[in-house]
This record gives sequence, C-alpha cells and structure tokens, in this order.
Amino acid sequence: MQDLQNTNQANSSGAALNLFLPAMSKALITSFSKKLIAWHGLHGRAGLPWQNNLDPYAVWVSEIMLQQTQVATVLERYPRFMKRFPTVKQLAAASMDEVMAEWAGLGYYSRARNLHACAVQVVERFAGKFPNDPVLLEQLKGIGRSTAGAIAAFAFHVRAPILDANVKRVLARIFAIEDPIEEKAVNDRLWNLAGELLPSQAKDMPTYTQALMDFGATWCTSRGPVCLSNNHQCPFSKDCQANLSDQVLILPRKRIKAKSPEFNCDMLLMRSGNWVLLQKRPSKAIWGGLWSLPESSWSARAGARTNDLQSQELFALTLPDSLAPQSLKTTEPLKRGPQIKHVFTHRRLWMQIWELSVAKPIEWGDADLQWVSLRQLGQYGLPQPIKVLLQGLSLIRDGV
DNA sequence: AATGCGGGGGG
DNA sequence: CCCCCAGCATT
Repeated sequence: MQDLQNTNQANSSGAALNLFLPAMSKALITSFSKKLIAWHGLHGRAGLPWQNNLDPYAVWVSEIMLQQTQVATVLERYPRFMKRFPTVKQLAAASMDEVMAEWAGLGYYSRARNLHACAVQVVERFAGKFPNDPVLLEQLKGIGRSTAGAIAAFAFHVRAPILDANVKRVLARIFAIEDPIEEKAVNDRLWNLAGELLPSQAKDMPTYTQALMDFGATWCTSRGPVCLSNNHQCPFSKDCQANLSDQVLILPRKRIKAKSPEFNCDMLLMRSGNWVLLQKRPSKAIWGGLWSLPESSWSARAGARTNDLQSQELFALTLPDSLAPQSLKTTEPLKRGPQIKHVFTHRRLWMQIWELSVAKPIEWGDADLQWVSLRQLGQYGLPQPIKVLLQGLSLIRDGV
C-alpha cells in the first residue's frame, strides 16, 4: 500500500515493460498526467453531484451506479439514492427489497445485491469505514480492480489506476494497440500503461482520475473524437499513434460479437380490482430480485409460439403447486393482452401478456407471490417494461 | 477465455 | 437499425 502511495515501484512488471517502449512513449509517459490535468482545468466536466466528495461512501455509490451506465442516467438517480440511503450503515440496515426498489430501472441488478452485501461487509469488517487500500477494496462485493482504484484515488488520494471503457479507448489509441482489447495480454498491457501514467504526486490523483474519464467521455469519444473535427486541438495530437497513423476510428478494436438471440415468453397479468399478482424473480437470472409478472419459461423465437388459448397450462410451472391451472380453469378464460418487445444488450424478448380477472385475490401461501395494489407499485422494484405496462393500467383505472 | 447481466443515449 | 457505456461475477 505504501508502494502505491509513495513510490514508483508499485508495478515492477510495468517498469520492465518500460524498457521496451520506444523513446517517444517514454517522453509521453513522463508528461502525460501533466498534460491531462492541464486539459482538465480548461475542459473537464464540473458540477457532477458525486465530484469533489471525500466521503468514501458517496464515492463508492457513484462508482457502482456508473458501472456500464452513462452519466446522464446516473445524474437523476444518484441524488435520490443518497437521500434514501445517506450512510453505509443505513444501507446495510435496509432490506434487500428496499434497495431493489430504489435501484429499479438502472439495470444490472446484481449491482444492487452486491451493493447491499458490500455495505454489510463494510459495517461488519471495517466498523462502517471503507478501507483505503485498493487490494482490500477489491475483496468487497461488487468492487473489481477498476472500481477499487477509483474509490482509492477519489476518496483517499491513493496512486491506484483505473481501467474503464474510457481509459481503454484513450490508451489503445495513443499507443496504437491493434489487438482486440478483450484479449488478456492486451488487458494486462493496458493495466501496466495505466499504472505507468499515474502522476507522481498522490495529491493529484482525484483530479487526474477525473480528467482521464472526462477526456475519454467528452473528447476522445468512440464515434466523434475531436481530433477528427476542427473545433479543438487535442493535447495529445502529436503523441497519439492512432492519430498519426490515421487509425483513430478503428481503435480500439473489438472482437465480433454474436447477434443477440430472440425469445418468446408468456406473462400472466392476474388482476382483482385494483390488485395485481406479482412474483419475485430468482436472484441470479435476468431481472434477478425484482418483482415481475408470473412468467412461463422462455422459448426460442424460431420455435413458433403456442398461440391458442390452451395456454392456461403455460403457467403451471411458475405458479406454486397444482392449484394454478385448476384455479385458472375454473374462472373465465385467459384473454390475450398486448405483446411487448424488449431489447437487452444480448437478448431480444417478446412478452405475450395474458390477462385474467378474478373476483377476489387467491392466496397462494408463497412469500415470492404477492398481490400488490396498483397504488403501491412504487414500493416494489419492477423491470422497466413491466413498470410501464402496470403504470398504464394505473392510469386507465384512474381515468387520467 | 467466454458468457451473463439492463437500460438509455446517440449515430 | 446499430454500437456504446465510470465492469463484475461466474464458469
């Protein structure tokens, strides 16, 4: 830890790598952080609600929320979350459902589960105070190497690198790394570079780390980097090997991804007046831990859907015990509702809604199966498309 | 090394 | 329609 904070010996493999870098790269490595910090003074983003905050809890929440999630999205949700859970102890003391409800709509719900688990770990292991050592931070739930580096840098001024999508793109361009960045050897080299480029003074770490993110997010962007327009002069235009060799738009290179497969499923919208039946989803699957409509198993889109109304049987698997199909049969038949298309990063899903009204709520005796009033939906974490669907019902009911 | 995991922004 | 994003955990 002392190495990370006070010396340049933190990364011996990085030092070895240095021997093989061309002279121009060596000069750049010594000047990079100064140039970047100077750039930040003129063009960096300011006024983001999680900036200039030395509270490790506040830093940590922002870093988790920003994982794979753009600033514009987090901008609305972060203050709300911090108001709802102002301290790590309050977060640790909350129920999982309360955290999920606050996280709903942000996606990647394992982040919310890990967030809660991590809060408990911090309270139990560290008396409610986050450690400043990135090695210890990385041992906590949901904190990987990059997030650990960001927390250490922002909250504790520790000389630890980050390597997010912004940094990968910036480094792959400046050093013209042409192999796919998913490869382990490339990833290792990027981490080594990120370590080499750190400013020598620990006090500069928050500004430097912020500058790195800002530069990637606003100037060295994926599609429209400023070096390809005439509006600005990139501080690295004479250093950037991709710029000098006209490869900016093709770097970083990525492996070709398979096209996302398509699925169908059927969902049961059982209502009784203002009440709707919700089912809690298993924690490890998609929308894990959220409350959704009871759902049939998914089937590949190609294998044509059962489009007849024999579909009472569809839900026998997801509702508890044999009561399910019997109960459905003794009432009116299922009515075909809307078909909803929902696109994930790596899945496409068509949800066929089947509507059923019952005179009064059937009690299932299952904690994961609850009748919820349309007015109280806000207290439950719902998948975004289900939330939209049920809000529509709510509006119709209220005659808005 | 490969895969699973959301949702929204922007070209 | 497409790709991208303040990544991590699991296998």
